[in-house]
Amino acid sequence: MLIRLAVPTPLRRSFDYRYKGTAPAVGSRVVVPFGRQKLTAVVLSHPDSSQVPSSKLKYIDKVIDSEPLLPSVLFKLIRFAADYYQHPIGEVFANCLPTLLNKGEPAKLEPEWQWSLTPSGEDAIPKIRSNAVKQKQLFQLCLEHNGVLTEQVLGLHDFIPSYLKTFEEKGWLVRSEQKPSQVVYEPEAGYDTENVTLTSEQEDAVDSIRPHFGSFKGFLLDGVTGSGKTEVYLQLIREALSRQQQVLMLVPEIGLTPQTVKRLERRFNVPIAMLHSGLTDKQRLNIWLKARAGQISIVIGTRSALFTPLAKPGLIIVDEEHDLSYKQQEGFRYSARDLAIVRAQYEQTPIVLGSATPSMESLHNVEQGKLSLLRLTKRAGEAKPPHIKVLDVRQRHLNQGLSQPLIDNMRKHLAQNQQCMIFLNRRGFAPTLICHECGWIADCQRCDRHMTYHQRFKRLHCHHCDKQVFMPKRCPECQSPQLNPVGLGTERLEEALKEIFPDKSVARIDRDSTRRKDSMQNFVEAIKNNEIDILIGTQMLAKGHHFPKLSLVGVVDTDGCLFSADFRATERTAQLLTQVAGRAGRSKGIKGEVVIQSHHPDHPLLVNLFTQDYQTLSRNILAERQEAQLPPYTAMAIFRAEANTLEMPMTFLNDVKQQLKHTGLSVYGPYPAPMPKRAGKMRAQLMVQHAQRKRLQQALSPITPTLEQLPSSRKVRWSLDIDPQEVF
DNA sequence: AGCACGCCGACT
DNA sequence: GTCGGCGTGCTC
Repeated sequence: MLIRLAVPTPLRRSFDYRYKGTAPAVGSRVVVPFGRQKLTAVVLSHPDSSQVPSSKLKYIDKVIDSEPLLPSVLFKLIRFAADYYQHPIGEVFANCLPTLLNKGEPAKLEPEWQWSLTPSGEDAIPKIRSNAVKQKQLFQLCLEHNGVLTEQVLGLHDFIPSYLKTFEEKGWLVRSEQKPSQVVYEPEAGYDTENVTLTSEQEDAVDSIRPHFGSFKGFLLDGVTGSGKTEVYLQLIREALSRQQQVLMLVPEIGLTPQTVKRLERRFNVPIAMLHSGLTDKQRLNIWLKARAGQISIVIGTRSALFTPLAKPGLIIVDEEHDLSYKQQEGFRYSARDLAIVRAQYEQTPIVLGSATPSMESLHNVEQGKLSLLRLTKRAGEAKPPHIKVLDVRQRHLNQGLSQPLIDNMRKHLAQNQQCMIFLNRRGFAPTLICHECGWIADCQRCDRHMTYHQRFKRLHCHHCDKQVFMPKRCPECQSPQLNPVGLGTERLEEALKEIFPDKSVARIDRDSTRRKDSMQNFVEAIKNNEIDILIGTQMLAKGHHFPKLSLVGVVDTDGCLFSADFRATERTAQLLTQVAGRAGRSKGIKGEVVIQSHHPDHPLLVNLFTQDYQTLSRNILAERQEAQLPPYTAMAIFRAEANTLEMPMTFLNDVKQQLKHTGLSVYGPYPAPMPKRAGKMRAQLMVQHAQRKRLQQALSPITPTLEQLPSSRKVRWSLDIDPQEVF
């Protein structure tokens, strides 16, 4: 009576246990003694025999789930992911399940309540005192919903639970359990009837995908900013809903906005769940269980939402598929976009990857015939593509990074009552602080980087390890009081723009200014209400938002992006600049304009990006990658290790390199990471490549589990990154 | 990762 | 005399 379990531990193996009585189902949870602890584990299989001597096999404590916790497809996906990313199976399961399920909470939905109006409640309505505003509101709400208040209805209003209790005690409302029901989608008056006219391109895209519902097929929806990708998604969602199926939609971390959900709610009269970081564990579990039971029709969320179980999946959408946030950058380093394709295969549903600036991986998949390309080349409505020019700022006077032509251009647009956006991907006041007398520079003690000066908080902040210190009054080396900020950040740009345009309202939108809850939302509304003339933004502002009055985008400093060690830098910069440029002129009538300041106006990236387009540029990048035998034409993996000194990581990675001999893989390194010191740790890496993904996988999988036995492994923290996105 | 065992330094 | 520092070893 043996079972093989995924135990939440960083060890790259499964563990066998014995049980008495009926066999716990594959995919259900059990509690087991593990060392001196009790852990919740997931049943992987029922092996006939074990490598472990039976004297060492322990008995399980108890079975939590009487049936499998996960739909078999999701179970299979998680096992595939653990295999593919060579990550400990127990940790992978723990990563994919809601916290409360990992803690052994039963997988049972809490009953949901509803309150119905009683006859005596009806009698009481006219007798309510006129100053009892809240009571009146509650009755009003009740009448609006045919006398039944569900938790969902109440949740939409800021009702006060005590009123419900009072009403219950007075016998005006009676509480009963809501019967959970499968959602039946019916297009209904007030919903789904928005008068939408699709462009012919949008229509073609929808028509190409529609025949593939009910089976697997992958699509890349390559649509320029403003071309109406979202409307295509909505049409496809309706198709899935009318087949009575569920939709899973993944969005980037910062793209998940209440507006997106509102748009879905306006369109479809179905239960929608948004998975975001602000949810409590309880809420998360509830959504998980309801989605599994088919009681939620649309699940929208970031990376981890991919692992939401669905009773009747019909469609998967990955919006802004090129976005970096789909790749988890620590621990279980999976790509939600890549796994979404695998999931769609397992679920037999179509999958749509959408982007204005597709990743090289997806374009390569199009070349290989693994994805079908659908293009939206025209902006929807009357919006015209913006005019883009690169401004040579060599030898020009710069006022806090701003050239006179850019300032003049801003004046012109502002005079026409339009908005301008200045893009600078660097937070803080200045990237460094320097002593004017002795040349001392404010370096982070724990990283190989300078500290950024934030004037507002009078502090130095390391953006890599988050260390913050008060700004010194005097140079720590020579005691001089002359400490000068060097370089340009958004804070300083804000100060400069307020000085240049004293009668205009300037708003800075970056991670520092939007830290408080709802502040991003408030900014977005203020911009739409024309309360802001000039926006200063980091990459937070680069995507998703549609500001009709924004007609000029200025990019202050791209030069840093043009010369980077990472082979993906070109792709990233091209994507970022295209996305930023896409913010300009998204409404009718006004021609959008984009001005990119550069000290390298002849840089091929800039020249190509704006004399041609992203499509041509990406073709060039792909050709270069093929030439250089880099991803996506080869498969790559990186072993990373860190410790207090550089010596131990290097020793460990050299040992790994020994193990990789005669595997046929190309091995580069080990070498210190491009930024060796970070958060007080010294880091090194070892790069592995092979032309075939499968061969890389086959070569690594027998080796990785043995690495934890290497003596040198115990003196470092190490990880394996399959398909790394950042070669840093 | 946890958790315990184990063998040396500064405290009531 | 003991509390606690973190090195080492193990988890079916």
